[in-house]
Amino acid sequence: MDYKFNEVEKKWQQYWRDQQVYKVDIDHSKPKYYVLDMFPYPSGAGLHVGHPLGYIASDIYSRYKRLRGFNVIHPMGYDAFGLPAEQYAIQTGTHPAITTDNNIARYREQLDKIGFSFDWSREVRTSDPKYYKWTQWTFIQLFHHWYNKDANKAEPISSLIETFEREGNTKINAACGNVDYFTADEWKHMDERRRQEMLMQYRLAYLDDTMVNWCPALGTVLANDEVSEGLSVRGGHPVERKSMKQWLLRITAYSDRLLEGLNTIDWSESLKEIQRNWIGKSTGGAMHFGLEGRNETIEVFTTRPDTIFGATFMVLAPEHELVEKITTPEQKAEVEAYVQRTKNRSERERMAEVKKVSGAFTGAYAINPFTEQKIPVWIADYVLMGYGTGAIMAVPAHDSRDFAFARHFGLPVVQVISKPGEAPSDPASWDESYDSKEGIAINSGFINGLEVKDAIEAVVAEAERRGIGRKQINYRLRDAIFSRQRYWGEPFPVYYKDGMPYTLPEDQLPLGLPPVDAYLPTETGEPPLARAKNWKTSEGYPLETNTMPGFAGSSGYYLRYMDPHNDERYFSEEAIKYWENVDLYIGGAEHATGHLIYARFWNMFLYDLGMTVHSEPFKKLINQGMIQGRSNFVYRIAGTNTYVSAGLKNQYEVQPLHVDVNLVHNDQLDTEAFRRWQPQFADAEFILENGKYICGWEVEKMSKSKYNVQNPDDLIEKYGADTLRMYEMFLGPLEQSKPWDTQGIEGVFRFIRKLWRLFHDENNKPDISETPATEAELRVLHRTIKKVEDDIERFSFNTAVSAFMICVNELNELHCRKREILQPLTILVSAYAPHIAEELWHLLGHTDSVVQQQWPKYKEEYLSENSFSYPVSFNGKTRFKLTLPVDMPARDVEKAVLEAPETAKYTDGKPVRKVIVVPNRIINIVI
RNA sequence: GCGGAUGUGGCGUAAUUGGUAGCCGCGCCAGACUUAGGAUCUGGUGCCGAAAGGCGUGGGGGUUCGAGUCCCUUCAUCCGCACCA
Repeated sequence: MDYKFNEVEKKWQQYWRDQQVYKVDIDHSKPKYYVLDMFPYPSGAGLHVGHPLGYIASDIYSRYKRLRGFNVIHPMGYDAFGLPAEQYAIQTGTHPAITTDNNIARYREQLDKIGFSFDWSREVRTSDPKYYKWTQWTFIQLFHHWYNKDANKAEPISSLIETFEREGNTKINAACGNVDYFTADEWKHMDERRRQEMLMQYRLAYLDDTMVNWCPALGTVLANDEVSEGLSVRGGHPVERKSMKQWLLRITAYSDRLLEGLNTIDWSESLKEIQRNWIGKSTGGAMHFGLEGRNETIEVFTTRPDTIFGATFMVLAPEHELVEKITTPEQKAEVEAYVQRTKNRSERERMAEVKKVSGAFTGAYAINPFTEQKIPVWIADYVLMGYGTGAIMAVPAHDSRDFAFARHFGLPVVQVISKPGEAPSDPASWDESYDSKEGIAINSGFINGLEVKDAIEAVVAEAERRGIGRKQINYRLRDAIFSRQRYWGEPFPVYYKDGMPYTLPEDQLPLGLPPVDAYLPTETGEPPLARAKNWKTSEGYPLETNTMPGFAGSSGYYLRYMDPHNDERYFSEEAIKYWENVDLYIGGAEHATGHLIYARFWNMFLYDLGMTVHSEPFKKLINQGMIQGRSNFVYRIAGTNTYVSAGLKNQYEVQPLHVDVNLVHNDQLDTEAFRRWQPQFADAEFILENGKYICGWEVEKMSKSKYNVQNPDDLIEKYGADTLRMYEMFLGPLEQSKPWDTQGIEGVFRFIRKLWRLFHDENNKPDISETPATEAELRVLHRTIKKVEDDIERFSFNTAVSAFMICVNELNELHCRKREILQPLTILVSAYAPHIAEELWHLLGHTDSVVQQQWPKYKEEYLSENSFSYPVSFNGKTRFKLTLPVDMPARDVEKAVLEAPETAKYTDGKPVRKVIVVPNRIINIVI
């Protein structure tokens, strides 16, 4: 082997570590640039080739920015709290901290082998008390702040108390729970407990009874984004709804800012759209419907107040508090049965039956305030307690769900919107409702003839005038449940006095995680921390036994990287003023509705506190695509131990079986290795084609069970880290999902060795010429500088790799071994393949690191040509080429082409109608 | 159902502003070197055709001198959300 990549890579990794070349500090003489990778959870399985994809891209970009003169912060750390280590602890009794440390060591070893330019002196771990001190600290701040909607920011609870003392709470416009109004005098006469209960309704971190996603198998609650189709995302266990007292973060206070902020950041449109849908803002009206013979009203939320004249019945969620009160004795049995049935059904069953119409009549009637008509009140589970008011006015003519319900129970349907340009028709003849927001109001009293948009405004205005409704904005976003009944997480800095929670003084942080005898709930169902001895304050007050969820520690880690060892503050003012926020964040789209929304909220809250300098934490975000696996198959003839090659498999009845991709090369199976692989294949027989056994293949998720996992360590062993880095980039655009195909890696491997040979003679002896470069050689170099630079700037890493290949191929043809060319090329390559670049850099006679050089500047003069080979097309079809000077005026080009001998052949005697000349692009002759 | 993305050779892909479709690499074919090759080097390789030539960017239609790129329509695949009133 000419290039000994294994030795070389180890040598320079050691050198970079010893010289601390990637360590950065605040340096006001240079502009800063912050490149961040998503926080990994160190799982026991280690990395597969899909994991480092984003890290490689961000590493290339970091190195590039550094060469361009930026002071680049590029940190890495671990999201170290998490369920797998705790599950392992439950099974084996091993403390999760030990498992986590082992996994981290393994991760670090794998990461180091790839040659990343991380500043490891800034490493953080969420499970480190020095780190979670600040997670706990932020929780305390959230507890002591409320959201003032008038100021549109978080303010201290102390200011709220002052206002209560002065004038009660009637004038306060806060994001808060359901509060009764009180005067200053009433406040003063409340006891401590009552006051605390009141304040709790305002806090940004608050305790409340909520319906939660309870996962019995995991013994904990899960956030909405941790549940998918009624199963836990981690582990796939069933999840049920349960009412529990939980800590919540009032993220809904920030709904509008989270939505608006999206317009100011450079994220992919699809990701922003996912967040917009998750926040789910909808504008409409709140309307009160009176009940026949009762004083209560039913409040509904609707986005279509214009259809109120078509509201022919109402539907309450089965859990609605009015259900019990208004149900008539005759209907009681039926309603109770229905409510009971809804309660017992799991989330999963409920979702599976979305299309089934069900419901029960309460026997009560409401009055439509606009038609004055008596309309029946039903309950049905298609109305959700958790959205709006848990009650709707049903407009069957213009809402498909209401339509289905009306049809099923024989309720009246009245058309109140007519399609533009169409006459109203009898709804009895309809197959579906007319849901569109286009149309004209009909059968609707005073709004008849108005367009939908105007009708909405008119109805809302009228409702306001009559005091029965108002304009209303609703969000789908829910407050974030912040309690987990788990051990391996941050303890809450909270104790209880008379049943009310209080926060610990800040100087008592961090509140460390106590040892426990088992990582399970207690017999009475309390979380594992309840097992800890002496889990109380020095005064003897009991401490909170819940712990925080995974997103607590990952919501502010990018800030802590700026000043990771500060014991006095989360991060210093100097650090935040210099590093500001993340310029480039690379990671997976799977965090769209979790981490990426919580982190924005966390940052906005700290912004309100005056701690961060930008409201948004991540300026630009790129989602790397998934690397899928490429599985190989062998085809077993049914009932035998004979395997038929893929090309012949249609002649037999076969079962495809996954085969380990490591036994296959270029889809050709190593049959001997296959026999040795598993005992059942020891005496396998093969039916070959052309003397080979060819495997089938398919693109699937990379997973152990499919035998298609590619481990970076193995590939580095075989090809080196530089080849792995370049190949991962060469695979395709960063944002696209693509299958991992090991065959292609050979091409990049060849490139690396071709590059090496450019600096060496036939005997692998360094051979660098000091002769000045020719113009042709300079053209190759400068074209490459420009291309690679442009490509990195637009994150097109794959095309830059191809530019390097073209460059090396061309220099090879020119037999160029000149320093004037090779030296700048080495710097270009160093962003992608740092190890070979560092080796070549030293081979060129330097004693400093290639990491600290300057990106070469391309010269325009070597990019322009003096002639251009025009493609000449006839009616759009290219027929021949004509080389002309680049500065020839279009008029002369036209003349030249018409005189060209080939032209006559293609005009075939027909008259030329028009000649289009685009200078230095194309000539098109129209005949 | 709603929202988003993607469809280009046998495969991964390229074409940055509407201007030569297929760069680069894999694979494949042929040749050279070689004891051997899953090494290296050279040449070829979109499809049909002996060639001339024709066809060709999921399908259909349109705008244009000119469309992978713009517009309309349709199909397929993937992802996200999903009774959100």
